[in-house]
Amino acid sequence: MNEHYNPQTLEPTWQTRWEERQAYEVSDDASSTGYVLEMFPYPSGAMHMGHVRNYLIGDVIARYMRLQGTEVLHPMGWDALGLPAENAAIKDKQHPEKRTAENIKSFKNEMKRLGFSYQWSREISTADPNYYKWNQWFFLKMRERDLVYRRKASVNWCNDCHTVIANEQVVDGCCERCNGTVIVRQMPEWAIRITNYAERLLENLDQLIHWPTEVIKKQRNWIGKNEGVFFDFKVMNTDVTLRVFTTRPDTIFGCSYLGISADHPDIAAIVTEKHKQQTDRFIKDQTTQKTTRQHDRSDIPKEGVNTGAIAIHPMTGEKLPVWLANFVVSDYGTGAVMSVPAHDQRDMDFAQTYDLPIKAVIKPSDNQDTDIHNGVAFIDEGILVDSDSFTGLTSKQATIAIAQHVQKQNIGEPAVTFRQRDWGISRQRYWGTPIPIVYCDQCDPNHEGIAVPYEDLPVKLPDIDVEQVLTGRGEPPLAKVSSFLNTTCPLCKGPATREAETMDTFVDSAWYFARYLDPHNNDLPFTSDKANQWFPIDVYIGGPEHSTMHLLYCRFWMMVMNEMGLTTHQEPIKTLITQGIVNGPDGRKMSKRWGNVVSPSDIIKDYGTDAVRTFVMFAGPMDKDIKWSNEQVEGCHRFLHRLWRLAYNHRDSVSILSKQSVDHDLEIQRETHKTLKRVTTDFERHSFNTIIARCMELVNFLTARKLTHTDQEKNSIVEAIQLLAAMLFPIAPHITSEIATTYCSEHLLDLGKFPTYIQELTVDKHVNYTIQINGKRRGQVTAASDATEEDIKTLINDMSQITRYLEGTIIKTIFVPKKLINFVVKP
RNA sequence: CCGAGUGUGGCGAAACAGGUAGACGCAAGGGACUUAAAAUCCCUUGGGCUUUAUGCCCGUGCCGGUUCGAUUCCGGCCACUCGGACCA
Repeated sequence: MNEHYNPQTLEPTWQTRWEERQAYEVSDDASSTGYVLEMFPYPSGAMHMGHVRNYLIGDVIARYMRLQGTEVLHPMGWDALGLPAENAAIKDKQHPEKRTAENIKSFKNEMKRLGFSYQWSREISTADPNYYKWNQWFFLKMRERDLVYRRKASVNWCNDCHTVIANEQVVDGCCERCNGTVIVRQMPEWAIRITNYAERLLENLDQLIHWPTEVIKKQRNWIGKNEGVFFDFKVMNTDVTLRVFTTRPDTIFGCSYLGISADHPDIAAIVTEKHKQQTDRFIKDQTTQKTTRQHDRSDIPKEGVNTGAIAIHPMTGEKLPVWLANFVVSDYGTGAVMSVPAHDQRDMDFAQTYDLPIKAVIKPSDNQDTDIHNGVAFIDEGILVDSDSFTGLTSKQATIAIAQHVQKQNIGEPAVTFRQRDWGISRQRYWGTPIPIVYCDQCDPNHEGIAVPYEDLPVKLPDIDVEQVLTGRGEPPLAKVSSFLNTTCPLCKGPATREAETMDTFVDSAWYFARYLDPHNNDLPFTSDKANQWFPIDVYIGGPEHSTMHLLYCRFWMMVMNEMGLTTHQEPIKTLITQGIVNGPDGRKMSKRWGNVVSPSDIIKDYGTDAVRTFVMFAGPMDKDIKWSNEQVEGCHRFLHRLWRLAYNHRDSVSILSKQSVDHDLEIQRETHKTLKRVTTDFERHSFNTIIARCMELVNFLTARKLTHTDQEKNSIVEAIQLLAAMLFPIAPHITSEIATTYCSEHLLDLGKFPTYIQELTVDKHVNYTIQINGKRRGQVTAASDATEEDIKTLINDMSQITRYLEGTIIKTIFVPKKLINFVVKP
């Protein structure tokens, strides 16, 4: 090895060497296998530190697992389709394919310079027709299973641009682009029945014991299971029965009106002639208003209008008015609620505004007064009053009793609802997977959609004139490409048109982890053999912002693949790691706006990859946000320097390895093995920052030690440096590989096994006992590690600074072996 | 409003099963080497008190509880961060 540590020449040399010998390829028939995956990137302009941290965590884990003799699948690919590329294309009139290809190239170069150990032979890109072909295949397979269907969905529609726009593009109820009026419109779209799996997605969460509890809680919340009761209210003088959902059937006797959403399907059938004009106006207001207030909806004043319809209370036969109400949403429950003003604040506010009756039917179990007469609903559980035969029951008892009653009398039924909605996947975009459907007026007059035959897949994105097609307004881009749009019907061979909308890119990422297993398969997305060999993913790393959408879609897709017989697993991910953000040196989020963006390539130029890698892992626990600090990077660089110098200074001692049976210097060997033990457990619990701290301690110890240059010393120092190289290899692979060429007889990777510590060497013969009196530390004493309580007491007898506290009665003594002794003294 | 998370020196942080709070690093101060600087190495570094000691008091957002002992467990508050939001 060279006298001077020079990462700029050393690191590329090793990177080339690894690439040439294909150091990270795995075979499909390995006996011990692992799968480490980082969420694949959307290849935008330049890689930032957040990416670096994400991939680095995966790389460190993958390298550690390999050192343990596991064949690790560690692939990388590109989430290349999507909105940002299309928006960029609209802006600078360049085809998204071209830009995406350039970005992928630059990302890949940066990844190589960072020394990530990927199997590039398995690289995938979702923009590749050979990839999105399988999106289309899954789409059709799921449609056959009735998991894909056509529905009407509310969208924001700009009347002037004649286009669907996203929520973020609606500003004060107007189109961000043209300032035209935005209305809510019902449009047909393709959707996936993920809600069929809501129950199982929820249940399986219990199995995911290696997921952050935070994510589990978020998913549980997102799925939002609610148990309650449906009540059926007959509407007088009509055939309509309004079904409502409630989680509080115990309050049914306090119901004084019904509220229904402005787009409830039964409105036309129940509104009386007299009220028609005002309900029509209200409905029209609601459709425009909905878009204007995206946030803080709870602040919107309660508004509504009477429909004139009269509903019959299913339990009492009372006549109740039916109101349209702006606080009732159509896509949860049944879109209709039984309003109990005394026990629900929204119902109360509404009842006060429109002077509707308020009837208390629950009283607090401690008989306290309520503020119902002051307009404050009593929403807690309690004891039923004025509730017919249920009076006197507790809320819990009544909930069960009423549910049973309802079922027996056939006036409703117990019900479970979920907050989670089905997954709408249609997008009015170009840069996505074409939906493999054609419409034929002859064979399919209702335009339910005819599947493109499997042998015709993939339906490829057509090449386009960017300026003409990607305008960001009007119909979906593909509808403007006649060569794409016009086709023949697979059934009658007559003229037909293709579906012009594309798929949500969350489809691409819902199953990509499975394609890595078999990326070149032309007959199937992957074979079940390979799935069973590699699944589940051992460790998956990504940002916590994907806690719900992406990670729910993945889990859902895996369940479907399981039902299709593609895999025996139901859950794709064993361990999930959510990494924190890398903020700028000022503590704010890195952003051009603040001018605090630190570019990985600049830092690598100054300090080398290993220093960057060491800093990012050292800065804090991986799930917490960290702040970029040039000073700390420099500190890490200094540490690597010290390590290098230590190895260089002792390089001649390596010859000791050729001598037979040389003893060890016990002090050095103990320190080394104690470090190794802690580092091993720290790797297992993914505590990378403390691994580096431990190694720093050992390097400091070895550097500070005054040497006499005995064979024993040399022997132990050589061992320490060998083990340091192995311990730090996953984090700083370049410098340690170089050190290993001098210190290990063979290359470090070929050792194949992470070193194991010698247990006896990690146990100290003497330890420090803390001496406490009444829980306060009063001193310490060194004693044999197997000392008894009596031994310690004997030692303390000679210590005047301790015994002076022991005057009085010793009530109790607590003795913790190897740690402390505590006297409880009463003066 | 609801939900989740976080809160420890000047700063990033450690303390793994309730047992010496502040490991490791940064910054700062002092010193060595040097004509000088850089680099490197050594020492000090939570706050306070005095009798300068193997000393004492305080200290992990705040208040309380459990315990011989609490950064750690429990209850209540405060602050910040991130999600969700009229979910019946």
